[in-house]
Amino acid sequence: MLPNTEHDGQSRSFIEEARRAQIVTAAVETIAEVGYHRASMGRIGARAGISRGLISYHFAGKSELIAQVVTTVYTDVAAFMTPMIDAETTYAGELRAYIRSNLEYMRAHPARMVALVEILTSGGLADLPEADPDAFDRQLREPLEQLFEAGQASGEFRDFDVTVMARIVRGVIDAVPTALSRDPDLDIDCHLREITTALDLATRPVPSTPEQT
Amino acid sequence: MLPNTEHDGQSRSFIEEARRAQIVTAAVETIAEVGYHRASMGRIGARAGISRGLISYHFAGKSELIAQVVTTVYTDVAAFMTPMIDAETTYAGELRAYIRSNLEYMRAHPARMVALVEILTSGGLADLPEADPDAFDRQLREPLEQLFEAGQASGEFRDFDVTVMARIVRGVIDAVPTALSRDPDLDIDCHLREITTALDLATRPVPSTPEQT
Amino acid sequence: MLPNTEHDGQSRSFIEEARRAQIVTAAVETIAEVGYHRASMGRIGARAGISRGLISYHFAGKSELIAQVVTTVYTDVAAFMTPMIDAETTYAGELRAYIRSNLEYMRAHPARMVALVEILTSGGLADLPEADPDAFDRQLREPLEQLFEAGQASGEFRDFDVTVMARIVRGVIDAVPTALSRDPDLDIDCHLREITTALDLATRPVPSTPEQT
Amino acid sequence: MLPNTEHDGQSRSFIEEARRAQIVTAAVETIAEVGYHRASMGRIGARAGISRGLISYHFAGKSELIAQVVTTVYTDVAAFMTPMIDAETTYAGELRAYIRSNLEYMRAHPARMVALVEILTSGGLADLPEADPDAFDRQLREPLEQLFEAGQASGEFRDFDVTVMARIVRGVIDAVPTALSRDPDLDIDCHLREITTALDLATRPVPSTPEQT
DNA sequence: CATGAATGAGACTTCATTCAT
DNA sequence: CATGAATGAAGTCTCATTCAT
Repeated sequence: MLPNTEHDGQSRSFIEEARRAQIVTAAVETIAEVGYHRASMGRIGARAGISRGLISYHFAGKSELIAQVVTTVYTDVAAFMTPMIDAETTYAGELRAYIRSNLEYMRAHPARMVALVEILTSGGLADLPEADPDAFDRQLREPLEQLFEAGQASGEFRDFDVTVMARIVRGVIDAVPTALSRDPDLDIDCHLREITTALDLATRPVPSTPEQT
Repeated sequence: MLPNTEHDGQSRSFIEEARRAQIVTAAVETIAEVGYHRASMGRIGARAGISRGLISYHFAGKSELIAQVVTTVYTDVAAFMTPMIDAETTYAGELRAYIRSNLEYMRAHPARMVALVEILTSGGLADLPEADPDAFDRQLREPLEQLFEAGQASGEFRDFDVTVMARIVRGVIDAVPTALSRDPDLDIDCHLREITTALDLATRPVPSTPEQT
Repeated sequence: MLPNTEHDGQSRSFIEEARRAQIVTAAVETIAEVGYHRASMGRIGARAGISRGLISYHFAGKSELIAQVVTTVYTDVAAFMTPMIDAETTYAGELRAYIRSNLEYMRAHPARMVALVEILTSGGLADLPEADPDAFDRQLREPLEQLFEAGQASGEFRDFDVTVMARIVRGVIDAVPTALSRDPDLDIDCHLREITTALDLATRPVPSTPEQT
Repeated sequence: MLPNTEHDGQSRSFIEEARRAQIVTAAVETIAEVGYHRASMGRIGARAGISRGLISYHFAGKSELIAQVVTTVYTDVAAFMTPMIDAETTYAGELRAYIRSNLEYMRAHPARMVALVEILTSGGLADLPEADPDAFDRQLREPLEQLFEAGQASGEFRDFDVTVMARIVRGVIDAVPTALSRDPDLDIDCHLREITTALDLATRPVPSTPEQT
C-alpha cells in the first residue's frame, strides 16, 4: 500500500540510508516550517545543505520523497504509540493511551506531526500516483475501529458506529497539529486532558438517565 | 482600471456579478475536485468555459478570487446555520443545531464545504496578503466559545476549557468534508447522528458516579 | 513621413475630432506621469474617463495613437516656436530664440514635452511600423542645420559641422525634460540663461586668441 | 537557494561567472538592438543561445540582470575614462579628456553605451526596487560638478552654474549613443572634435568683448 | 457613438527533473 | 557519490485588440 522502503528488494548501503534519512529529516522540517506547497526540492536541499541534484539521485522524484516522509513519520508514530497502548489492560484505557501517546508524540516531535498533517491535508497524497488516499484513511482508522469493536463487545464502550467514531477521534487529534503550527506554545497538557475527558465521555456507556431531546 | 478594484461590491453591473459568481462557482468546484494547489486559474477558467484572461479581468488576482470564494462560502454557511441555531431554546440544543446545520449544509453543498476546508488547510489563506489565519481561526471558534460559556453558566454544560472544546468541535466537523471528498456517498445522516450524540455526551454535565482514571 | 492626421483623406466629424483630441491629451498626461511603457490603453482611457474600446474605435491601434501624440505635440511646439524665431533679425538671435521658445514651451506645457521625450527615448517610435526614426531625426535637425549654414555664411557663426552642432543643441535641450520629469520645480530660468549662454559661446566666431591645446 | 542571493560577488564559481558575463553581454546586445522594453528575457536568452529558465537560474530576476548590466557597463566606462582624465594636468584638459574618453568608449563598445542609455532613459531604473534614479543622476553629474568648481576656482573656466553645465555636458554626450544606434557608421572622430571644441568654448573664460544680447 | 466583456499573446518567475562532470 | 548547470513545463499577470450590444 505504502511505497516500499526498499529499492527493488535490494537493501541499500549504509551511506545511502543515511543520506535518505537526512533528506527526509530536512523535508520534514521544511514542510513543517513553510508548508507543503512551498517546500520545493531546492528549499529542502538547502536545509539539508546539499544540492538539488542529490535529492533526485536518492529519490526517484518528489513523489517518492513525500511518500518516504509519510511512511517514516507514520512508522515512527506507530512505534511510539503501540507500546503505550499495549501496556493498557482496558479498552477505555487503550483509547486514552491512544490519545495520550499521539499527543505526546506531537510534543516530542512537533515538526514531524505538523509535516504529516500538512501533507495529508494539502493534497500531498494526491501527488503520489500509486498511493490510494482511501486505503491510507482506512489504515489510519482500522486500529481505532478494532479497539472500539472489542470495547463494545466487552461493554466498556456504548453502542455507536465505530467508523464514524474513529473519524471523530482522528478529527479531534488531527486538529491539534494545525493549532500547534499556528501557536508553538500551545498548552498540550491542557489539550491532552480535555480531549481525553471529552472522548472518554463520548464513548463510555450512557447511564440510565433519560436522554435529552 | 479594473472594475473590482474600484467599487467594493456596491455598483457592479448585473452581468459582471453573474460572471464573478460563475467564476467563484467554477473555482469552488475545481478546488473541491483537484485540491487547492492544483486549482490553477487555467483549470478554473477551463471549467467555467472561459479564458484565463477573463478571470484576471474580473478579479484583481488569484488572491482576490480565493478571498471571494472564502467570503462567499463562509457567508453562505453562516446564513444557513444562524437561523437554525437561533431557533433553539437551550444551549445544548444550540450546539446540536450548530452541528446539524453545518452537516446539512455539507449535504446540500458538498463542493463548497470541501473547497472551504481545502483552502483553509492548504495554506490558501497564507496567499492572501491581508488575511490573518489566526484571526480567521479565532473567528471560527468564537461563536462556539461564547455558546459554551453561556451553557456552562446555565449549568447545561459541564466545566471544560471552552477554547479546547471549540477546537474539538471544529476538528470533528472539519473531518467530514475530507471524508466526503473521498467518498461522495458518505452517509451524512449517520455521521450527523453519531457526532451529535458524541459531542452531546462530551459536553453535558457528568452524572455523580465518575469512573475516570 | 509622419502619420497622416486625416483618415483616408476624408475629414472627420467635429465630435470625432474632439474625442481624438481628448484621448491624445489623456495619453500625453498619462505618458508624462507614469512613463511610456506603463501607459497602457487602459490607463489612458481611465484618465480620459472613457472605455478602452472607445480608444480602439477612434484609433486604429496604439501605434496610431502614439503617432498622433507625437504629431500633435510636435506641431504644437513648432507653432509655438516658429513666430518667436522669425521675429529675430540675426541668426545668433534666432538660435537664442530657438532655445528660449523651446524651454518656454516646456515651462508652459511640461507634460507634453515630457511625454514627447518619453516616447522618443523609450522606443515608442520603434513601435510605429511605418515611422522612420532617421527621418524624424533629420526633420528635427534640419531647421537648426539651415540656421547654422545661413549663420556661417553671414559670419555670425564660426566654422563647425552643422549636423553635429544641431545634435549638440538638441541633446542639450532634450536633457531638460528628463530633468524636469525628475524635479518638477526645476529652475527653468536658470537653465534657459545658462544654456543660451553656453551655446552662444559655442557657436560664435572665435576671437583671434590662440587656441589652447 | 540561488547562488546569486547568497554571496555578493565573493565566491561564485568560474563557470557561473562566465555564464553571468555571457548573459549580461547578451542583454547588452539585445537592449542595444531592440530597445529596453522589447528586450525580454526570452529574447536575451535566445541571443545567448540558452533557455529562459537559465537566466532565472543565474539572476534572481530581471531586476538583478538589468542592475548588473548597469553596474557592469558603468564600472567599465569609469575604469576606461578615469586614467585618461587623471593623466591631464589642467581642468580644461580634464574636461576634454572626459569627453574624449567617453566617446572613445562608445567607439570601442557602442552596444554597451547604447544599452546603458536605453536603460537610463527608458525607465529601466524605475524597475529596480532599490535604485534611486535621482541618486544615479547626481552620481553622474557629481564628477563634472567638482571638475567645474575646481576649474572655476583656478580661473580656467568662466563663471557658470555648475549643475546646469554638468547637465549640458551629459546631454550632449548622451545624444551620441542615440545617434549611434540609428547610424552605426556615425563619424565619431568628427563628433569628438566638434563636441570638444564646442564645450571648450562654452566653458572657457569669455574674452573682454562681450556681445551677448 | 460608446461600452465593457472577452480573448490570446507574451512576459516574468518557480520548480521538478535531467545530465555531464 | 555528489554537484550544479541547464531545460521546459506550468503558473500568474498585463495588455492590445475585437466584438456584440
